[in-house]
Amino acid sequence: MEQFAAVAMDVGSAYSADVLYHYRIPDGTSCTAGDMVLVPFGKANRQKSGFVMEITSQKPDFNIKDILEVQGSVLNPEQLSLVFWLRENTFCTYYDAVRAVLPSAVMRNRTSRIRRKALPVQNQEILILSDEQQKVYDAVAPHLETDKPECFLLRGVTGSGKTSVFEALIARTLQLGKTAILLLPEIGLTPQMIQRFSARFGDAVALMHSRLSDGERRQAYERARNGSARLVIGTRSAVFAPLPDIGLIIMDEEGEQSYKSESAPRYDTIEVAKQRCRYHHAVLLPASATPTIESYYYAKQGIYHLLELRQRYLNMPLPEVTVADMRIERQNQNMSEFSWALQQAIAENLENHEQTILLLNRRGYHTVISCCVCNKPVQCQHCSVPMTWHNTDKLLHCHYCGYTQPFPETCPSCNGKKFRKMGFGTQRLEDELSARFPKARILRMDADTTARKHAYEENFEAFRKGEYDIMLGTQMIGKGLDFPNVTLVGVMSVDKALFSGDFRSYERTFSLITQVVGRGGRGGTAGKAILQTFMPEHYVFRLASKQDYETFFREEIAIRKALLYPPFCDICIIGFTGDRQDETADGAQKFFACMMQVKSRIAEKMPVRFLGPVPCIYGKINNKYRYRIIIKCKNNAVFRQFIRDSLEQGAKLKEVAKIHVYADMNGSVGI
DNA sequence: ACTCCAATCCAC
DNA sequence: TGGATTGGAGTG
Repeated sequence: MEQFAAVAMDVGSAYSADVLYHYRIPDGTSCTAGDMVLVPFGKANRQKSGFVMEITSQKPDFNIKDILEVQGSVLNPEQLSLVFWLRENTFCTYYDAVRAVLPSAVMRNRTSRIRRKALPVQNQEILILSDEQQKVYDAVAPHLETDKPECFLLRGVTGSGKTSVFEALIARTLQLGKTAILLLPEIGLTPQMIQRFSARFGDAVALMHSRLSDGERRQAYERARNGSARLVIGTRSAVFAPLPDIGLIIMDEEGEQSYKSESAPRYDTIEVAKQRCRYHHAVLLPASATPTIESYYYAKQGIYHLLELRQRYLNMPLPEVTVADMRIERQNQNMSEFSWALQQAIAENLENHEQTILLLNRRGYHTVISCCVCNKPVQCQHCSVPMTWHNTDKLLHCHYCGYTQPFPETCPSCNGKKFRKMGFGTQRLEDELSARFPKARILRMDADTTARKHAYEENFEAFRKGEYDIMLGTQMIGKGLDFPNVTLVGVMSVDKALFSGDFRSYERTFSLITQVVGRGGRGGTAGKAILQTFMPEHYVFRLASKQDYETFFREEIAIRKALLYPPFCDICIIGFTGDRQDETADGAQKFFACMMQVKSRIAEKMPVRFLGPVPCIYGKINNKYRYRIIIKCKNNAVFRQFIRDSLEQGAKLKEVAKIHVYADMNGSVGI
C-alpha cells in the first residue's frame, strides 16, 4: 500500500501556509512520524528539510512529490504530541514548535561526540529535614509512584529551606528509576543551588540554559535523551528536556516573568510542564514564597494540592519591616531619596560591621532628561521611550533597544538649550551612598555590572564573604545566594512598579518586596527592613510590610473578580508590529474587521470582550510601530480555533501582509 | 517567509 | 525593447 508523509515545513510566520505538506514515501524507503526528511519544496523544487508529523495511506488529492531522503528520526512520540499541543495552544507554526522542542544543533543534524566532565558524587550523609519539611515530603513522595498526574503548590516563606525538600524529592524520584526536571528562573543567580545538586547527584545532572554554546546544548540534550543524565536543571527551555520516564518537575519561583516566552512559540512554562506531567503521569511542584494569584486560587479550589512551609531555617524570624512615609519626609524638608530612618539604620549597620542590601529597581544615573523650555523628555531615536543617563560612560542609553547617544546640545523638538536631569537610578544611588558614607564598601548589582559571564556569582560571593558593606541593585539582588550577615534591607521606592499597565503589577511588586526582605536576617541576627513609599496606605505596601500573603491574596482576588481578570477569564493579546505607523494601524484595523467576520461565522456563543486595536503603551520599540487588541476570553478549543482561523484568514489580506501579527495567551499586558 | 512570475515602468 | 522593479499568489 502506498504511504504518504505529512510534513511540517518552515514557512516563516505565514499562518495561511502553515499546513502539513504531503509527500509520497518511495517504495523500499522506511519513513515514520518524527523523521527529519529532505523534500523538494515550492515551484523551483528547492531542497529543504522538514519534519514528518504523520504517516497516512490515504492519497491526498493534489500532485504529489516524492521524499528525497530520510535524514533520521529526531522527534519521539512525546515530542510529536508536544509540537501539536504547542501549535494549538500558543498559536505558533509547526516549525516554531519543532524549534522549541529540538535544540538548533539537532535541527541542523550535526552529530557531536559526548564529552563529559566527571562530577564528584557526595557520599549520601543523610539529608535531615525539619518536621515541616518532612511533612511536605511525605505528602508528595507517595504520588511519585502512582499513575496519576498531580500538581502540588508549595508556598514556602523565604529561607524556609525549600531546596532541601526539592533535594529529598529528587533523590526519591531517581531512586524509583524515574527522572526529574528542576526549573529555575535564571541560572546565573542560583550558583549555590546548582553546586548543591551537582554535588549530590554528580554525573546524573545536566544543565540546560540559554548561555550554553551549541555544542554544550547538544551534549546536554543528548545526555537527557539517552538516559545518562537523569536530573535536568535549567531555565525555561529546559522544560522540553527529552528525558524518558519523568517522575517530577519542580518550578522554583513560579510566576517569575522569565517563565513566559515572549517570542514564538509564546508558551508559559507551567502549562508545558503540566502537559508533560499528564503524559508521564508525573508530579508537578511549583514553589514560591508568593505564588501567582492564579496558582493560589487553583490550590484553594482543590485543583492543586496546597503545601506550606511557614517556618524559616533554624526558626529565624523574618526581618521586622517598618514603612517610611516619604510624604512626611518631604514635609520635614528631607528632599533626598533616603528617609531619616534608613540613613540612621545604614549608619548603625556600618558601625556594627553588619551588611545592608538596598533595592532600587532602575538602572542608570538619571532616568529622565527633559527640556526646560518644552518639558519634553529626550527619547530614543528608535523607540518611544525616554533615555537614561549613564554616568559610567557619559552617554544616554535606551533600555529597550540598547541605542546610546551623547547628551544632546539642543532639544530635538524646540531647540531649547537647557535640560532638567531627573530620576534616580542605581548609579546615582551608588554615588550618593558613597558621599554620605565615605568609608562604606559598596557593591552595585545591575545589568550593567553583571554583563560579564560569572559576574553574578563572583560579586555575590564577594559580598557574602564580607568584602562589601552595602550591596545595592535592581531586582536581581532579590534572588541569589544566602547572605548570613545581612541585617538591614532597604527598599528605596518601588511605587512606579505598581503602574506598569499590567494587571499583574501588584502581585509582582508584592513578590519583589517579599523576596528582597527575605534576604535579611538569615544568620544569627534578626534583621530589619525599611520600605520607603509615597503611598503607605496602598494595600500592596501595607501587606508587604506585614509579609501577609494571605490577606494580599484576598484583596487581589476580589479585584480580579470585580474587574474580570485571570483566573476569572483568560487574556489573549493580538499584537501587530510594522515599519510604518499608518500601515501598522491600518493592518491592525483590517485584521480586526476580519476577526469580526470570522466570529460571526462561528455557531457557538463565545464569551469575549475586545479592546482595541490601540497603540501599545510604548508605541515604537526598535523602529517597529506596535498596536494590539486585548481580548478577555475563555481559553478553550472553540476560542483557540477562532484565533487560528482569524490568523489564517487575516494573513491573506494585503494590508495585513505588510505587517507582523501574533497572538499571545495569558502573557504580559504591560508596555 | 520566501520565491516565482507576470505586469508595469522607464531609459534609450 | 530589455532590464529593473513591484504586486500578488502559492508552497503538497
